[in-house]
Amino acid sequence: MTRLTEYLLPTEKQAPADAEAVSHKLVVRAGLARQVGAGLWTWMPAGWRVHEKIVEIVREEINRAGGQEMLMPVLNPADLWKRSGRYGIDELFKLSDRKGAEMVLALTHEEVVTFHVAGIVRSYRDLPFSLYHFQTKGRDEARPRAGVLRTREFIMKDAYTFDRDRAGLDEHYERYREAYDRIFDRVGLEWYRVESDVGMMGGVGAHEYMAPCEAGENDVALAEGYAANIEVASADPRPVELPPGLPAPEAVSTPGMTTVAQVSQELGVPAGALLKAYPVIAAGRGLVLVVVRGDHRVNDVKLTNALGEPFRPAREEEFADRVGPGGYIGPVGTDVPIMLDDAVAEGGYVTGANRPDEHLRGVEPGRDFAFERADVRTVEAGDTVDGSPVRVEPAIEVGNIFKLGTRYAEALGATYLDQSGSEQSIWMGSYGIGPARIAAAAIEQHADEHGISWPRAIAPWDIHLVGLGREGSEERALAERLYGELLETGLEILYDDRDLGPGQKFADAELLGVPLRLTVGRRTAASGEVEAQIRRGREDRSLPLEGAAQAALDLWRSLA
RNA sequence: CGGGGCGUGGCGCAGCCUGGUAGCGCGCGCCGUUCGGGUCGGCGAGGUCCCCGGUUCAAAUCCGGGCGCCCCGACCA
Repeated sequence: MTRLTEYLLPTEKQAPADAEAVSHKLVVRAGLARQVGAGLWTWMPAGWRVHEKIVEIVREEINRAGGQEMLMPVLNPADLWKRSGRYGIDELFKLSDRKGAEMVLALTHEEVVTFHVAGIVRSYRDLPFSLYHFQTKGRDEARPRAGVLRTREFIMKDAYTFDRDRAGLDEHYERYREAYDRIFDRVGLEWYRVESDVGMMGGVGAHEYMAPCEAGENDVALAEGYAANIEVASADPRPVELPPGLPAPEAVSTPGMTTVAQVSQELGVPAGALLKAYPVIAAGRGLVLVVVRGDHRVNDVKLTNALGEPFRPAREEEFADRVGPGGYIGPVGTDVPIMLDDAVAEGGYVTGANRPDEHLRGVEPGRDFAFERADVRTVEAGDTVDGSPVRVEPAIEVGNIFKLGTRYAEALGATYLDQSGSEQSIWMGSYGIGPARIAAAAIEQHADEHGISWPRAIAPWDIHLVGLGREGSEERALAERLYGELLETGLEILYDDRDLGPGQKFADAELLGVPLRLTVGRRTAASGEVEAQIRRGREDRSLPLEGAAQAALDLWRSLA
């Protein structure tokens, strides 16, 4: 029951000057949230309603999947994080208590939940189960941005599954996958489930849920039946036309030409007919020459995964004596191990000659240099997957599911005795969702020039009733009556009973984005018709005043 | 962390270069007007000019230091 005369809805005509993203501007303008500091936001009453609508949908689906809701503290002893190996993370807020004991603010709750499970589970009979909570996370982001999209403190639903073995984890993971699919359908987002990087932390499988939109921080590669984070995406390259082969590599003079563009222009061949060499220092094996097509880019995440260890770009003094100076590096005649990208087809290429001011042409992989193959390039628009073209779109990560394996269980001693009495590590999965990001993504995906257009399921109210005319007027009396009838339907009604002009009320209503707006004014009194505006598309309908509440309920039910 | 920008009533901005009474639009209060698309008119309230220090007769303005915020990039277990 909400009357705008008694409600704090601080709408603004103008967006904050420094806001860039649509959701950032609208979340402020519509009175949903206000900034406290960099990456620190207060949810105002209307915004919190949205947040809690999302939370409730998530809760229902996670409960349905068998998750058991609980609550763990944000403030953690640093020791748990030292044991898990995550104490060194830069994003981790570190602090100490009055006794000087080291504490941290939890980034997520693997440490705490595993700590508990380690202390409780004894036998295979105690498994499996899954736990979750909605709790604040602290992350000292290097760069908070775009309103509530990337903040230093936010609420996350994080769930954890505990199983006896890999097969149990797979089963649990599948159940959560289904729950997540339902959640993102229900909240009314356009979304993709994409393959994602499992990172260096020894995960055994992961997906991210991505909501495509302008303000997205991630890129996803999409093709018919294919969706992956660009970090791990894999596709067939566009073919490149190579010049005729040569019996042996042939040196060409290329003074001062250190870029792919310069060399390809000078020699009259496409950039893809060059091979680009990228010297890196891998943590274990040292200098490696990564070689990709001249028109392709090395993907750091894929390269890390291919190497199976971290790497950094090599410095000039670390490679120049073995493969020549930057701009003229090539794979021919060097003892540095070569990692050749899968996209490099057979044929003769132009490469650096490992000497200043000279390139080689007619270089054939295999004939002229030995190599190890790997898929290490970044997928780009125009590549294909099973013949269908790839497009690359920005997207917000709104959720992720991750097969952790036994990493945390091992670090924190979460084990059980199996039927034969031998000790085993518990297999874990973790599953996150950020309700604030769902709200931001919904704004981004559905806003128009008038403001927000909420999906019905997560709108702060179901119906926005605008009562025109002065307080005490005949039309206001009609509006009051309709307000009462609408409340009877069980819908959540925002009633604009303020003493303002019609323009201001309509503008606020469209800014706030409640899916259905009803207007009662003089016309209503005269014609016996209530105007209904469907926010999405701003389509006007007319409902008979008699039975308007029921008709509005029916109309509301038909909305997206 | 690298680069760029900004800090002046609640919001959006001008003033700063060239030191001298702090200004505009919106919003806000009161009166009148208007009442189906941010009506119009009048009157009015509201500002430690981010902070500290320095220069000067005088600092929003010049100088030094600090803090905060935004954007691009890097990072994002």
